[in-house]
Amino acid sequence: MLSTPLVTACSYPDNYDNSVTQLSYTDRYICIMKFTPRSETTRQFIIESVANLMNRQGYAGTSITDLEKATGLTKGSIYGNFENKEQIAYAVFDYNLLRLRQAINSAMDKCDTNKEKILANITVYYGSMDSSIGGCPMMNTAVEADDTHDGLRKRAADGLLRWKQDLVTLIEKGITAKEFKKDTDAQKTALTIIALIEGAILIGKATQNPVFLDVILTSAKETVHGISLH
Amino acid sequence: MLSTPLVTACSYPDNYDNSVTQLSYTDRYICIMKFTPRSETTRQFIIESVANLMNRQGYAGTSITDLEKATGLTKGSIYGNFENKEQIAYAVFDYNLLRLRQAINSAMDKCDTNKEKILANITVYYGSMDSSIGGCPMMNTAVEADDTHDGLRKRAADGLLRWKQDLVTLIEKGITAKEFKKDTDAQKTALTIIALIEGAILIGKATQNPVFLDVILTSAKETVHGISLH
DNA sequence: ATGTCTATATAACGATCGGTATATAAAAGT
DNA sequence: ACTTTTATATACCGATCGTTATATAGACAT
Repeated sequence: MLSTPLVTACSYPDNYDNSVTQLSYTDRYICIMKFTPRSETTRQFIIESVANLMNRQGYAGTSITDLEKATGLTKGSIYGNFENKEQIAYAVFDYNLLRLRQAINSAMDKCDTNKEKILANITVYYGSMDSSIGGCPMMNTAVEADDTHDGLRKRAADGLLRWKQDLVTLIEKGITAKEFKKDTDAQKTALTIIALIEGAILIGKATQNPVFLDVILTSAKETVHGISLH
Repeated sequence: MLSTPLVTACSYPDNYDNSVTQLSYTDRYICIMKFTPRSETTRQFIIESVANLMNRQGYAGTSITDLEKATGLTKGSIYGNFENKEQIAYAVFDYNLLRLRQAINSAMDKCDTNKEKILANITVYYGSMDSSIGGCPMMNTAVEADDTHDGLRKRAADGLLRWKQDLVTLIEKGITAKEFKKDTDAQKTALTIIALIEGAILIGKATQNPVFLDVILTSAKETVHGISLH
């Protein structure tokens, strides 16, 4: 799903040509086409070490020197595990999105009804402001990349669309289960909830006032109550 | 209100020391404390030339070389009119925010009731996606700066709070004018509208789907209808 | 024990960054 | 006509950018 290596634990890929051993260690790497990470463990360590930093500072705003400080590793090691900075950005976004989705999913796991599950999507964000995570990775990435880096923009868009679809499915199930009004516009409701959550984070973080975050999240919860039958 | 020069059309400020004419042209500038722009016309030309570019690429993501290309001027000229890049960022944000507020105000001027004025705040954003402006300057600046540059963060926050207060005032006037229900929570409604608009722009731009923008803006309009008496 | 493999650290690369000192040309003042 | 003022362009600065070539040290295999 995310940041899976091309080859699991070997530095040389399957198509590695053993006939070029007369060349130097580095030159032999030139012969192979695709980049392969040296150590999957280190790779994952790097991602986890810089995930919050990159979410806060942005991808362009975080230098390789910043990554050295955050990991305690050197450029040589970092570039031995990532083809380039762009691939680090991709891996970090995927990791941050996965973490967020896991937080939402584990909150939903404690819920019985579809309504409760949707409300869990909202309540997860209470108190999310003062953490060191640095806001929603989808918003941060979309704003940074929507006019400058289509690859990152697409990843952020996919995250939002997937989130929207998850909510749509919950709403449709809730309609069938007689939790929600049967004339509910599932798409519109899902988009409204996401927009309110993202807007809440934006205003809360910009003003550094958690009350604004809470008020808007409450408004999002009322949107759910608004489509409910009881 | 924004980016007003210290001295209008003169390169030397009032406290310029004429007794140091034995020094070189540049050295004499070292003697004076505050930076003074050479030409207010050029300064404004630079701001207007790079406003959209910086809103799209971000302040850190736009280099002085980019500014040279956008203006047709050279570094020497740019740095003769701005103390440093940070001051360009401030001036550009102020300009972009002013433009946005002017668009909203001129849309509201055509309205009679408070309700119509609030709805004008929303309808202004229809079709705002495909323009070259590059999204809401408050969102862009807040996301870029909230964890990295407190000066820019504060400016974005001030813009949001001012917008919120404008909406609160309209809602309170509308309550007095019997347009809105008298138990309306003005703060909450204002924050909800702003959050929906910002969320709409975010989702619309990230997915590059204007339908999502429209759907969420419609939801924002329904929020206004929800507090209305007729 | 010895040579190979692996994953790191070291040290450098050219390019570009924000910023500055000076040169130049037009305008203004005398 | 000539000097001063003004606002630009030119040319360069040290620092940092992303990236790479190579050195090194530990693990592993023979």
